[in-house]
Amino acid sequence: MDSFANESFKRLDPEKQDRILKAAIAEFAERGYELANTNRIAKNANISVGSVFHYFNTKENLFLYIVQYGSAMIEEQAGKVVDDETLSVAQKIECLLRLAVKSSREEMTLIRLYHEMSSIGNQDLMSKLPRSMELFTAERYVKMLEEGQKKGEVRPELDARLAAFSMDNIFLSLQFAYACDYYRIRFQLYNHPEIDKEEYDEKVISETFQILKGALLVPDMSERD
Amino acid sequence: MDSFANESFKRLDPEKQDRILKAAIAEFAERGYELANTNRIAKNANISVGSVFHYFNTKENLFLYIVQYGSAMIEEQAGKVVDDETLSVAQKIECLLRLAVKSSREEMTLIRLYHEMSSIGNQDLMSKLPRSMELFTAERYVKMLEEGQKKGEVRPELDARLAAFSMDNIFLSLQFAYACDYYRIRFQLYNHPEIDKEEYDEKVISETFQILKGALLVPDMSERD
Amino acid sequence: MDSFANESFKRLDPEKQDRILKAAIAEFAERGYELANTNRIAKNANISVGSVFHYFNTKENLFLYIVQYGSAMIEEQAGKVVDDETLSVAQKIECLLRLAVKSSREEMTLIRLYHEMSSIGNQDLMSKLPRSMELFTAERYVKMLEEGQKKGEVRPELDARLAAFSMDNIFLSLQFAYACDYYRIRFQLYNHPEIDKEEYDEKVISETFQILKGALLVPDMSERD
Amino acid sequence: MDSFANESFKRLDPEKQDRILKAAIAEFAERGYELANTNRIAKNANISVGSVFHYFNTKENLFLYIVQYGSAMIEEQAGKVVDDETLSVAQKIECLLRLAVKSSREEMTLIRLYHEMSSIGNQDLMSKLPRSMELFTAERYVKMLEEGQKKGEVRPELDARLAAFSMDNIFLSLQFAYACDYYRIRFQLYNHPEIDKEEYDEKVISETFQILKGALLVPDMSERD
DNA sequence: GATGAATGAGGGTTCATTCAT
DNA sequence: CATGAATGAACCCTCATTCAT
Repeated sequence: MDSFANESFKRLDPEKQDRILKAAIAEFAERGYELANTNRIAKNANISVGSVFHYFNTKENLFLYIVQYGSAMIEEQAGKVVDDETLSVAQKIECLLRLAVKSSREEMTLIRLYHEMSSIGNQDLMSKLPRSMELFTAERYVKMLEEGQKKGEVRPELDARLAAFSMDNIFLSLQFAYACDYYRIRFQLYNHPEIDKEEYDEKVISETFQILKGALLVPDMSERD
Repeated sequence: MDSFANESFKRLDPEKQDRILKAAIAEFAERGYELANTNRIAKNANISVGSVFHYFNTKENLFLYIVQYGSAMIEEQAGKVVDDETLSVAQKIECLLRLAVKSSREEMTLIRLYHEMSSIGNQDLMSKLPRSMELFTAERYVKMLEEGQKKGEVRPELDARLAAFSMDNIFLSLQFAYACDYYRIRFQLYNHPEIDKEEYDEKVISETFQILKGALLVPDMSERD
Repeated sequence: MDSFANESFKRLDPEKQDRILKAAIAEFAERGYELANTNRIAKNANISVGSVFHYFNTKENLFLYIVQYGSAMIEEQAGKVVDDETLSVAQKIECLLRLAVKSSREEMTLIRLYHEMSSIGNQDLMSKLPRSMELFTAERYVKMLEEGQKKGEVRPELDARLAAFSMDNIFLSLQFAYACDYYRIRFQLYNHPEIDKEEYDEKVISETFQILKGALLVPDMSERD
Repeated sequence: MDSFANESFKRLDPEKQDRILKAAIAEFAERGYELANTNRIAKNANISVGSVFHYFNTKENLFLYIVQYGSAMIEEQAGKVVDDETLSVAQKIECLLRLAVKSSREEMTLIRLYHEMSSIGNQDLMSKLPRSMELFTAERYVKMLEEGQKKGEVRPELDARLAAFSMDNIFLSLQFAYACDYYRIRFQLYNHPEIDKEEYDEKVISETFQILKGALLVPDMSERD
């Protein structure tokens, strides 16, 4: 599973583990995989290069470790929302949207990492990443929609798998729009220039929620904008 | 504007220009920006490295030139669809979807290039890219929806800018799902395993179309699945 | 003299000493001095690196210790042959030849070690090696030939020292031909390809014996091939 | 064949080629393969590291190239002696001996290189070396002895192949004794301490010649020491 | 004494860019 | 203009050795 770090790393003082991961995340998120410098990571983590390679063996492993670590953190939160049985599908979607925006703001570097991982230069890196976490999330989204269809909340004519895929695409695009420079600029191309920064997150969430409701849910007679 | 190539490049025999661009596109698309090798590009284009740097000055410029060249090609086609006054918004969206899938299949390397450009390692590259082309497309999408709202085709309660953004996100995600390894695998996480390859493109298009119709258009009374 | 290992090593449980020496011999013989890895030696000997350096202080010392240990083992056997007063010089030479081949087969790693020690990269290592053992052997060979000359067995016109040197060269070359990859291949360049493997050792011994007899001994009237 | 250097190296100004080879030979001969430093070679050859790797691709190739280059130079001279039809076998052997000593003095670094190549750490290097040159020499030695047997110069009862092998071993050991530190010291173990340096080469040659004559040739009735 | 985590200097190799021809 | 040989800074990773426990 996560055999990217060795046992001695896991036995480390959590504060030290954190220092190392933070330094690595910062470096990879700021410069991308190829331009990230292991010596600099070590220096910023206040450990020796030797130790970095003792713990992770290769730069590649270090990268895969933090990507996995980061996506686990984010997907875990999404899982909680999806599994919450007290929420309607509409409420879950709204929570997920809110989570996407929030995580982009708070864990920006992790989102950037996720994007970096998908970058073309690292094709073979990618093939080494266990997709179990993503598969798990994908299946949960699909199940959420299927059960929503049974309950009459989700449009029955949709293919749950492809619908879940589109929904996830919206979430992911939103995260990139907040966390990655390129997508941020692209986002601004679509923004009302006059909009006030503070309240804009809320606006983005509510508008995207409208889009997703229309896309996925059966029209709610009791609801009016 | 496109001052990435010098005059002598533009005066070149078109066949030679093409050879150079093809070699550069292939290299950047296959290996990503950092791992792409200018010497190899020159060799594959059957010219000298000296000439490459004579035409483009830097690796960065060469990359920006082909990205711009590539996106122009793709956005031009999208523009034609949006500007076609004989089509309803629904028809335009379907055409754009079809175009996204088709371009992903036919111009895979250009899509990959576009993705690579957004990769984190190239932050400052990105800031040098003129976004005029994308801005133009964004504005066209917005206008399409606004006019659709006036005509009663598009849901009036939507913010046209954010709706256009979501729509474009769906298009872009679909293109990446076809062209980029990482997104392809992610896509497969959502696929019906039993689905037949041949007919699947059509299925993806029609299902995504359903999603976008629900998301963007006012329900059509005459339509039933 | 052999101050390469400290007292605590010598006080060690012989089984543990052996484990350490075996691991070191295997590592140095397989990879050569520079590529040998002290951490791996420790791991294979089931002790800590710290202990290795506690016992031997440096990698160099460890190497010198095992080289000395190994050559002592081999030269000891040669000494017994030379000192055996019941044998004629011819018989001694044949025994020494047989011993060279046998030790190459049985103590291949020690022979390799000996060769590695002579490798150029370790010039200053070499100067630290006490040559007492080799000197002792050299003197014994010389004395054997000198006494053979007195008894009329060895060609009287030979310089005993240079003759002993040539004889030793033949022995050493034979050992390398059996134990070291490079010399093995070189040996094969001279082999009859059709020769049967099993009986070949015997053939090598008898032929080389003929050579050495001709080189060193006075023709024996009673002997005919 | 000698594809260790690329075409552009071969097209180089001979003076420059020589400078590079000399620098490489000196470095490898002085420190051995593992400890040799490509940056230092470049500096001493007054070229850039980049050029070294342009010409030879890897440190390994550079090493193999100079080893081949060196052994070709030495074996070429040996070939001339063996092929000289005006000489008797005895004369050829004496010339070869003289050549061994002379080449050891004049091309000491090449001999050291040859020894380094056979060092254990470079097993896989070794397997990449074409042995054609050595095979050629081996076959010439064998043929020399076989023809000597037909002419009645060489002892008829000897196996020509194994005899040639022993002869070559004597030559090689002698070269190492002159060129390689370890073997030089071993050689001194056998030396008359009182011997005068100047005339000693001659003494070594004549004594070793006696040994080889006895080993290989039929006793010459007209010859007396 | 024993442990093994930590250190950090050092080296092979790459590649964008230059410039003499 | 075109060439392509030359440059050299930069980076991942190794491993002998140390030392706190």
